[in-house]
Amino acid sequence: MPETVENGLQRLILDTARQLLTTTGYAQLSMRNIAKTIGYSATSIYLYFENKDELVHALIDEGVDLLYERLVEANDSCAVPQDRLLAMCRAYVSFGLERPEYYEIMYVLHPEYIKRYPAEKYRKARKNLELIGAAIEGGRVHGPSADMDSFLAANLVWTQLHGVVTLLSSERVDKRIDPDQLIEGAYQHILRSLGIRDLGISDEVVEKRS
Amino acid sequence: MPETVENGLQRLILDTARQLLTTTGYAQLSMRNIAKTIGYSATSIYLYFENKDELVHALIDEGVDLLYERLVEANDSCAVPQDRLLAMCRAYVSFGLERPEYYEIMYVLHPEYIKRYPAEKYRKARKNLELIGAAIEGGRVHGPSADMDSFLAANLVWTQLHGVVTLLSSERVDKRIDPDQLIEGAYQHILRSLGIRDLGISDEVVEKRS
Amino acid sequence: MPETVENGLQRLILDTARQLLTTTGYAQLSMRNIAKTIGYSATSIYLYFENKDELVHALIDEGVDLLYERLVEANDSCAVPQDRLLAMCRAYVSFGLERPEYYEIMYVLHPEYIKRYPAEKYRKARKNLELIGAAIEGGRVHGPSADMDSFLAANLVWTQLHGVVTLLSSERVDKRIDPDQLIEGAYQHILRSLGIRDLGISDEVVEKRS
Amino acid sequence: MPETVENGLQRLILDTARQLLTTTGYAQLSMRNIAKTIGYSATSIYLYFENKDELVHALIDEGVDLLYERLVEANDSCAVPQDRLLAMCRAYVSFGLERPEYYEIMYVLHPEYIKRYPAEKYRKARKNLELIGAAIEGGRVHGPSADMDSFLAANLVWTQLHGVVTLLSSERVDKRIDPDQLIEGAYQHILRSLGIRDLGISDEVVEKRS
DNA sequence: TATGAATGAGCGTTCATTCAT
DNA sequence: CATGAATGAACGCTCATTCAT
Repeated sequence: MPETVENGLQRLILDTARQLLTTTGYAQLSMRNIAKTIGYSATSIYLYFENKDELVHALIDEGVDLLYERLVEANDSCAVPQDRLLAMCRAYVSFGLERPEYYEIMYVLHPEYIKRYPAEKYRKARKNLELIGAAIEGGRVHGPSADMDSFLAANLVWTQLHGVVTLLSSERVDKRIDPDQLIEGAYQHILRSLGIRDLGISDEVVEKRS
Repeated sequence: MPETVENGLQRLILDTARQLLTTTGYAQLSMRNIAKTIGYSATSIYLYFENKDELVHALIDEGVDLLYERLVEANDSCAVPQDRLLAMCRAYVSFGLERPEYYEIMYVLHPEYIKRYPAEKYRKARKNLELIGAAIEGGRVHGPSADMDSFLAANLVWTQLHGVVTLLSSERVDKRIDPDQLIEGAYQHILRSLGIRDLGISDEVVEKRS
Repeated sequence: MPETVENGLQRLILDTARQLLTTTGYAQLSMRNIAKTIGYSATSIYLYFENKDELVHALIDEGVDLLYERLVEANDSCAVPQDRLLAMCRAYVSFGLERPEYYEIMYVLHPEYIKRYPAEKYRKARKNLELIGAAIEGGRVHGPSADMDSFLAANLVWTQLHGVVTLLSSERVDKRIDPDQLIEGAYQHILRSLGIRDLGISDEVVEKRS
Repeated sequence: MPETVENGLQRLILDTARQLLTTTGYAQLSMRNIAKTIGYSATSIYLYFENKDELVHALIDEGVDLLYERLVEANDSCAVPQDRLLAMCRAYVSFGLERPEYYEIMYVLHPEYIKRYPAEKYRKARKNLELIGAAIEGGRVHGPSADMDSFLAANLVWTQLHGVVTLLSSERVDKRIDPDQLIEGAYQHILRSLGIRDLGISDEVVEKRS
């Protein structure tokens, strides 16, 4: 993890916090725990973050940025607009499953914490959803949901993806279910209900690009 | 009331715990808080629950039972099999939104907690999903997902509904979105992608496409 | 100290708190310090006092009551109204010097703490001053301050006594000054300026009583 | 400005400390708070003061000097010796009420702190009282307390003034009492009991009594 | 002259839990 | 059936202070 190297203790604190989130959950994320893990005194953390809220908000920021990057990247990697939504869904889900600690604080944590999150940053976070909305707008051909405005549609896509991510990463999905099948199923589910061209076709495009 | 014997204080404890979950959130659910609220000593709670885990597990049990009841009721209320899935989706969502305290401990709490949940009880919880699976099986007419096994399909439905419930009740959905529209949209989303007879007007369109 | 015996831990906590106030001052009065001193865990204190404020308020209450007792006693011990004021001054000063810990939290501590003091109890505390006011009213014959209302006069007496008590017990008075001379001087100061018969005369009365 | 060399930061630190004392009280006076307020690092304060005690002692010094200045000024402003005491009382009280931050650390803080105050500086502080003593000596005409030595008398005056200042600035005096009336009453109280020419009308009455 | 990095001690408080009765 | 008494561990946080640079 190259992140831990360059930026000194602040970086280490954030990374450790993330790690603790993953392994033990938010309830166990304490200043003291972080300190103990990195071998510093708890006081030292306050040199880099004014308080616990700020630390968590910094994590949220990073998560928002990272997801944004991934979505933009997914968007840019698609020559054909019709493929964009799928690519972005993939980006969203892989972000959620690969970075469950970010995902938890961004989208699962009790709102009590999120409400203290500065409004200005909130706006930035909302961009991620708008990116999905734009992909829907662009990818849409026609079909049953043509009358549905794309913002609502984006939220529908979001709920589906969110459900997949959270239930999978909280290990609540039955082990007999193949996660990949569930995920791919969700994509089909989404594309079909939006009236976008199905997976089969876009496959070619994907192959053309790589 | 199945299983819930008339046990006076035990009942009171569970109800108070739920109430505290609703009003103050899981983080504030403490033995002493429950005790203070009901006017008994904290020690008394230990007469009915070995520890906090057991108390929470008991709540989860109740939640599972209650959801099961509602799903069965929804199932039974439909003469036509094709309507069943929709009815059960409605039951699931309304349970999640009306009983957020149950829903949180059942499906949102960090896995660390759930891992301590006895496997035996886990099996019972799974029944709820199988009920949805059966509804899908029964309701399915034909369509693109006919080849998808119904358990996977049930999980897909579940993820969609779970996403709607959690994002709505954690107040993360943009206020410009009408919750009811989102919910109804999700139902359409589900039914359409399963190839089940759709709601109202969109029917024709679906038929035109396939 | 018989106080420490009968009423168990609560009594012990209060007494220890007082002792700490005397020896180390309010700044060092901490729950943990009390606990360490009495050999109990800090948690135990919370069994008897909801928080530090309540503990301090309880001390204030005791102080107010104790001073009240002493003033009433002084009042009752005087057959002749003219002697009352002096007796009560003596009672006030000896309370302040013998119980400097009570006096500190009652009358010296930064108002920040006193503001949290419940209004209802405040009223009770004010009675002490009214007692002095009544003594002035009763003891007054005539003289230069006949036109001064007795409430203002009581406050003037109070400030004089307060000054003596605080400067003496904070050891700010030069050691070459004999405390008793200062105290007696203050009484004369007070009586004379109120136009009440001087010490000389009332001495007889005192002797008659004893 | 005597003694207070133009020392830039040192000056800034002291002023900020005073300001913090005024706005937030002694309990909130911390090195880090001062540092934050002036925009320097906490470490920098230690370049000018060995520790917090020294900083507070420096403030006390300043307070002592300032009060001294005011008393001297009051003394010099009176052509007639008989007016001096009153002028100095006014100076003392106005210092106490206008500069509560100085007054608190000089005369209210728990002795534990003052004990660390270097003896040498203590002597200087004593001069202030001697100034009052001299004013009494000079102003005295005759009267009942002619036999009281003037140092004791000065301390009596001091206790009265101290009582007025502290009870007023700790907002313990009943709101129905007009502060100015209390203060002026205290002056009369003092002058009369010292047998010094009184204020206005009451003169005759005093003479009639003696 | 000034700082950044770091800390040990302490604060008030809450927590789940135990044990004797 | 219910409690009172008690606790060790933990929490977020602030403090004065040190030390190398």
